[in-house]
Amino acid sequence: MKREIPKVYQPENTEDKWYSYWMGKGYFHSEPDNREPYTIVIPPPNVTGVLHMGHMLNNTIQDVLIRRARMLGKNACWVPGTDHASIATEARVVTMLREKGIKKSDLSREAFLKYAWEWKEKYGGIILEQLKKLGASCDWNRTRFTMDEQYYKDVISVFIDLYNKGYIYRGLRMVNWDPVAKTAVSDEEVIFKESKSKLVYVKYKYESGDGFLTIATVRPETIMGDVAVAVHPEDERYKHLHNKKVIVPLVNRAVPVITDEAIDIEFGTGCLKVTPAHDVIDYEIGQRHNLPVIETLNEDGTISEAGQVFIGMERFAARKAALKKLEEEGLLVKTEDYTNQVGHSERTNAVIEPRLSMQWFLNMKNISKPALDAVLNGEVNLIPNKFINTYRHWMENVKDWCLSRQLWWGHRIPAWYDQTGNVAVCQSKEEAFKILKKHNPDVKAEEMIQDEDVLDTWASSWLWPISVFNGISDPDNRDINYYYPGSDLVTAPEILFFWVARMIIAGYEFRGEKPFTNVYLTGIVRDKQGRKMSKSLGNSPEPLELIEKYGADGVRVGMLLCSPAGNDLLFDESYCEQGRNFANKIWNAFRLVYSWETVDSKTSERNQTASAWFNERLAFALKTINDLFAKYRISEALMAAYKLFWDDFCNWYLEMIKPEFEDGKQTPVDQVTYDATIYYFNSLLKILHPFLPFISEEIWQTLNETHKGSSIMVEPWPNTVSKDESYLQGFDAASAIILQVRNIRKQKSIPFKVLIQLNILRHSDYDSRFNEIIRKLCHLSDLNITDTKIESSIAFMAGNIEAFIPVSNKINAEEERKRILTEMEYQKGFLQSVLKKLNNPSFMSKARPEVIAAEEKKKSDAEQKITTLQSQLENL
RNA sequence: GGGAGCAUAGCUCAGCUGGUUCAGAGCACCUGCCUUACAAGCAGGGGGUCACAGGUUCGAUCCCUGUUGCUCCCA
Repeated sequence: MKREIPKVYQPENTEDKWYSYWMGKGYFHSEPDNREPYTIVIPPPNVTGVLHMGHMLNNTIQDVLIRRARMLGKNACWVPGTDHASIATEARVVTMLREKGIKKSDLSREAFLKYAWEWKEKYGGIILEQLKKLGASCDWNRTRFTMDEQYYKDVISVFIDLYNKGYIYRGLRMVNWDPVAKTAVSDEEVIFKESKSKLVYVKYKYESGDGFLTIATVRPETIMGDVAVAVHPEDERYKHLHNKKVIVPLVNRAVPVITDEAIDIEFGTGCLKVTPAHDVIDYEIGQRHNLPVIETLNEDGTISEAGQVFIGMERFAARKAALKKLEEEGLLVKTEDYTNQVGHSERTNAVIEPRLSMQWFLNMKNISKPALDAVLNGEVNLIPNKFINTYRHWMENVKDWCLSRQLWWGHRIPAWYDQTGNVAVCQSKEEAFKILKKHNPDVKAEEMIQDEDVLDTWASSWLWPISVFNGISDPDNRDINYYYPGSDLVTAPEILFFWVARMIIAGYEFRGEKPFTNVYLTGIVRDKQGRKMSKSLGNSPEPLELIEKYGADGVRVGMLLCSPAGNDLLFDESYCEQGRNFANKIWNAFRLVYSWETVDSKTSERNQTASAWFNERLAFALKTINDLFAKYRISEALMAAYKLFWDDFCNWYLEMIKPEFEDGKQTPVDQVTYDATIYYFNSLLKILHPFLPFISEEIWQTLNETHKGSSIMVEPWPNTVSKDESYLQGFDAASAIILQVRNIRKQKSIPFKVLIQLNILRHSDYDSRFNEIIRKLCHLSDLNITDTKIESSIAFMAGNIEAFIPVSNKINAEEERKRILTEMEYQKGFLQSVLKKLNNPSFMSKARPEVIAAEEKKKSDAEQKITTLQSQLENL
């Protein structure tokens, strides 16, 4: 029995219903079988995260791809999960504990981790639950976490493997130190911000004799760590000071004046104070000149004992204090305002401190080679490919990867030390004992200590495409053999190096094969002013509220409408509104078709033509859409489907066949046309399903009651074939006529209700199968195909077809003349431009023959039209 | 400082190997319409020196050079 359909689509009545239906049916779950696999691993969101607009975009695209692959008959598997995000999570847990009055430093590692796991269990799944609201068809049975027991083991064994291969080393390095998180962060996690600083000019007195040289620095608080003053060897101003000594202020240390090519003569005074412990360049200079290193800062950014003055003072307070003291001592020459780029921690926003620290590194030189080649030779595609250059540049200049983080939450580095500092890298303490014993017979198990640090989070997520299928510890299992390598990876360009490049490296290193074939790089979601959306700016809409407001389908469409591949998208809610409106349009088309009664009568010529034409239109659009998908032009594929549904199906097809009303009652539709319409509607719903999964399911279920218990999401992707392409040209001619008639009605203020006549001059471009369609859509009393022109009528041209609308009352000759003259003007101008080419000897001799032929055709068409217009003018 | 990319309608973007698929789409805007699916709609319409200046060519939004403006990556 047909039910009452609400006038406006109500997503809240369908979304949860169908999501749980799909879950209950197990449609999202995949097991290896004989079909072709289609695998996507989700970029694991941070466990601390909540859904933001970037996730919405990213996961919508993945869901579109995976749903379509499923309909194409592939065994689609979308693996979801989260990563443990060491720094972010640890920071979150520390804050939570602080609120409870617990300090991390008062806890043992084990106790802290217990809290961290509790936190993860409680909040870590939120984002995955949110993805369900969006309609994400992930295989939830396969949900993984980067610190799952198995995954943890994989990360550790990979570390040991790389160590044994000689890729991993331990070294003193200048790292980007985050004094708040008390950990090193990678270069990629440092954000440079423009800051207003003071350039301070300070006197360094000569050790012997009167006089001083002046040094410009923005960091006077590091003066205590100075071990030399460097000048350029060619700098005439300072040649007399070579090999002399000067006195470092505040601590009165005598240090040498050295020469180094790296010094910028132009900057400041041309003298550089050398502080190897707290500046990367200075460290390098120090290495070249065998200078000592004096660390004057503690790990929390306060001045250390070695600083001698301001001990325990925070670095920025110390900067002020140093300035004051210099002034008091008469050593301050002047200060200047100065703008420079200051590094900040992405996680804590603390100003990054260059600091020397013992860290674990991965030598990237050799291991990254196959990953570079893979992208260059097209084994792995970057979409859009403009990122290849960026990728190559990075990979060719790749730097060693600092693997260790001074945190507890994460994979603890499997390295043990004895009292003398010998190290063993292996699975267990017992094993380590055996190894250490070889070097140090006196080693005592109880004095051995494990490295306190954990691994960088990327050192676990780079294994994601492999480890989610347990392909490290069980490299020949059924899942990994079937699902690996994946088809697509959808992620943001910001993590092309952090993550994508490293996954490709890991893929070749541990599987000997790429991890995925296509990398679709989405844009960054920005607000209308082009600012990146972020919580701190408060410019990001709450995704779940958007879904509530516009429906998940509406939001999905909205996200895709504004996101061509690789371009940043300037998000605006109006896109979601457009998405919602589209869903409502689909809904109302459904209401119309659903309301039809059918009758077993002969199909009218009109409906037959309409149906035959739409079949061609559908087949053609499908080709286009499939092609756009193949090129990963998802937003264009959506737009093609949008126009197919809205323009071709609703505005043309349904209007052609829509039954009339008689005595206030809708006339029935013949069964053949009705069945064809349902077939078309079903095909359209399937095309739309990847984009709008919920509404397509809701309507499909109602239109196909015989399919009870199934779902559109497991229906095959449409494969409508062309039967007679000539209907497309026929439609072009017919629709041009219809448009012209509508125009004339408008110009002459003839309301649609008023019946008019139309005469079409016989022409080979005109397809008479469309007669009845024109009659209906133009609301004609008569349609005649004539062999002669009709006098006293409104004459017009649609393409090359001439047509006439006879009018009973006198036509406004002046108005008509104007209209015709305007058209003639245009045609003459056009003809002129064509003739200019044809009369140009160089063009005639140099242009390709087919180009000349095209111009000749243009010429004769234009001449034809001008003649016609001329005769119309005479007829007036 | 080094590298990459972009500049087309009010906005977001398409425009494959130079020539009517060459100036396009969606939204926004304007004008009519509450025409028994839909005003979250229907029907029409306006709007661009294709950043600027040169060059190559019979012909340039498209190729080359320079200028300006913007973005991103690396340091």
